[in-house]
Amino acid sequence: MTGKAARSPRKAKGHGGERREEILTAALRLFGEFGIHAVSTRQIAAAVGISQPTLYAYFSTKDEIGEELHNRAFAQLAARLTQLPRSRILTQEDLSAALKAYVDFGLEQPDAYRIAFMLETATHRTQFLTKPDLPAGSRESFGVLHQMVVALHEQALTVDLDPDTLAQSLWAGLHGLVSLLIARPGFPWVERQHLIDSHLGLLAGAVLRR
Amino acid sequence: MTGKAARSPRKAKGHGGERREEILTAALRLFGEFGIHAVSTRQIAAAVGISQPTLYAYFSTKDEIGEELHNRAFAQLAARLTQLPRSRILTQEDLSAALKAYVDFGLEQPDAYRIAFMLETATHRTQFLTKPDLPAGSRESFGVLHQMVVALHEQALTVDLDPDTLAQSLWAGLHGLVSLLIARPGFPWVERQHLIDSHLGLLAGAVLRR
Amino acid sequence: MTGKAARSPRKAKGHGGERREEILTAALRLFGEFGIHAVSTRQIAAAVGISQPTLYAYFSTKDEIGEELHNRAFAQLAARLTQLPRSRILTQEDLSAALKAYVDFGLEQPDAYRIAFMLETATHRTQFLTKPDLPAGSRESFGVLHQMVVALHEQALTVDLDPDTLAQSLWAGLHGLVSLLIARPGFPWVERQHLIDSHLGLLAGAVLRR
Amino acid sequence: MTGKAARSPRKAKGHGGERREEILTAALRLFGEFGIHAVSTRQIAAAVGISQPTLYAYFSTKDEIGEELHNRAFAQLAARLTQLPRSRILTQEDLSAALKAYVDFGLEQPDAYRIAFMLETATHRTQFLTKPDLPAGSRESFGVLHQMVVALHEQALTVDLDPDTLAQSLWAGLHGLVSLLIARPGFPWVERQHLIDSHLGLLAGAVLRR
DNA sequence: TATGAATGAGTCTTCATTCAT
DNA sequence: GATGAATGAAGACTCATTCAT
Repeated sequence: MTGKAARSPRKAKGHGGERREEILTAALRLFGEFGIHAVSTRQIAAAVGISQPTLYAYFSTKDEIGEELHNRAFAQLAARLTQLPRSRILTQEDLSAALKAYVDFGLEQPDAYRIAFMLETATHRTQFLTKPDLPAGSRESFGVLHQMVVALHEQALTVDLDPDTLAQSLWAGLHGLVSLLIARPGFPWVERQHLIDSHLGLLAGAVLRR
Repeated sequence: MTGKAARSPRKAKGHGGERREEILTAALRLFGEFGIHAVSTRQIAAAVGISQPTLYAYFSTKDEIGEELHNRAFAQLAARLTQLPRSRILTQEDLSAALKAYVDFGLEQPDAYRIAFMLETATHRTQFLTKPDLPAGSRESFGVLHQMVVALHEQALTVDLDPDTLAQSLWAGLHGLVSLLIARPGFPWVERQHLIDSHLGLLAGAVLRR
Repeated sequence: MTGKAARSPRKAKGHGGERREEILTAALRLFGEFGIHAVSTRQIAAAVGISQPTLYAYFSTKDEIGEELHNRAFAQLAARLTQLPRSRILTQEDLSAALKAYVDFGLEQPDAYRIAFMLETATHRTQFLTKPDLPAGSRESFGVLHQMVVALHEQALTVDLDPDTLAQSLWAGLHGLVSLLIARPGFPWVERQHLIDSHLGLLAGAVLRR
Repeated sequence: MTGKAARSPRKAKGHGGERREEILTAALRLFGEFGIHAVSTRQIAAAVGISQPTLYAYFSTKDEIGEELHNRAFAQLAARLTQLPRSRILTQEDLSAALKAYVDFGLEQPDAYRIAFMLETATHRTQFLTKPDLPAGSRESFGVLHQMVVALHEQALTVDLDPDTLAQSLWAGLHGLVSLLIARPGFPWVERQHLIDSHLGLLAGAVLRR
């Protein structure tokens, strides 16, 4: 008890959660477009076509919207990677497909990727003191890559480096491409698909034993 | 003599430029620590030991401070890369040294790197409509890498891909590592130097013809 | 006993009046605990186990709940004083018993006493302009004391002062003790019952002719 | 550190504190008239003729205004009682003068008295858990009465009751009169000065040995 | 040059209340 | 009779910025 009368429970489910989804959709777009800090609850409400207070029937805080979006983004990426068809015995092609899936996700859903991996909020120093670094979905996403690398490593299909390092290096390679393409659309990139294919080819080539 | 005890020490005025530097230094630290949006002009002023309005004698806007920092960060990185000793005829080792320098810069000056490459502000969609994408320093930094790759390409020391693509791929690889290490210090990374060395080795190995 | 688990159990509806009572009971407790201003209709509704709008089926306004509670508190006190057994010909002991009953009421039902006599609301200047000062129950409560004093005065059992003044002075003495004990539970009071007994003894001694 | 950048210091002293005084004066009147909870910072600002944010240059919180007023009220009362001329060897008349001073203070400065002794804020249950009951000034005010009673007790000038109890009983008697007169101006009181004189006479008579 | 003082616009959030169902 | 959903108005508070001095 904090010394105030107990709060009444929030989070009603309007029409089976449709409103909630509308809010999340609008917020995702706005956060992605302007950055979380630059978007006000008024703007979100207006984008959904509801009043500001109505927002608070579905989320008890602006941050809560951000968190939900954050979690969902991770969950989507994890799902995408997890649901990939894969050979019974993992092959190098399976890994390549996963790398491609990661990049595709980021570029198809840049707002979600931004919220998941590129937002200031969840990443500033002070917060490390109180919050765990990444939500479950995050480790899960990375986990898929990691497990694949381990599996290939066990088949001696990777270069001669410990799989943990390889996996982290791969992740860095993927994240670098996605985040730059998202954040710097105006940069004079070479043809995008060519860049992606080449980059993924180089990453795979660097990590996999030929 | 103002005689006021318990007042931030009024630093010697010196020539106007010094004050400006102090402001930038304080702002860089604060922006890096709390995020640009979470830092107020009041905090900056307080950190420097001046009044809020005095800030406006040096910068006409809070954003202007951010932009200056942004530009400087790029300039620093560019300088670092430009001033690297290099063989008369560019070698693969020269490129490797540049890659290392890039990463070192990012990790030694995470605040600057953040402001240059990872900040929400100044990189969001709407702004692309009105502003050019990257300041001069940016293209310059990338330019160094690019020129190196071109030079090596001309010596047939790179793999068989157009040098533009190779350079951009390299940049992505570098940025991915630096930005993740900065943004996710809590992640269970393998030993940092080992990760860096391995990652750079893989990147170089992927791009350079052996 | 609202059975706090998760959701308050929807009590059997019964006849409309019961609901109303439940609301009043819950509101009295909450108002007493947190202060009228700090309690929202949502909290009251939640405490009763009904929805916020349902409140408005029983009371057309939050203030109306407060007023009803206010009136009831007075009525209770009046009833307590009125129902006191008393000698056919009023004695000094009858008055003493009434004084004790007043204090007992206040300390046994501090929430009710608060609402009746100590609440900011309904007692502030502006409201005196439009509203009569005290509800019927109020004058009635005081009336009992007043009548007693008058009766004793007629028997020449009081000190030599007009009975109106004596009665009002007595009331002040009672209210002062009750309100301080309620409002300042943390004050280093002497043993409570001793304080009460002594105080009432002094009041009676001051007013009654020996 | 709460995870936000340090706050810059507030509480500037406008024109040697004049503004601050204006704010306190306006707030005292408004709080007294409508109750603390019913007064908004906007209203206070408007009453002073300044903007809402300007308020925050002098007080960092609405509550802080209330606390300052609270403390001042106690300090005033304490000063009033302390500065009373008194015989070298305390007499019964000295006590009577103090009783009168207490009542006079309350009736001359009803807003201050309200804030000191009658406000909901500082007196609700939950707060007892975290806050000490009364500020220093409070015990000090009561302390003057208490010391007087003790002094008279030592001269055997009081009735036969322990002085702590006598002092608390006296306080209750005083507070009851003042608070009722303040809170119930519409009640059909007998002539005010007569009531006061009689009440104080009765209190003194009850407590002092004749 | 520097600042004390001030502010309009805006932040998130909570409230009592209403209405269609 | 009851409610899920919604809202206008208001709450305290913070911001970047200006201006007279």
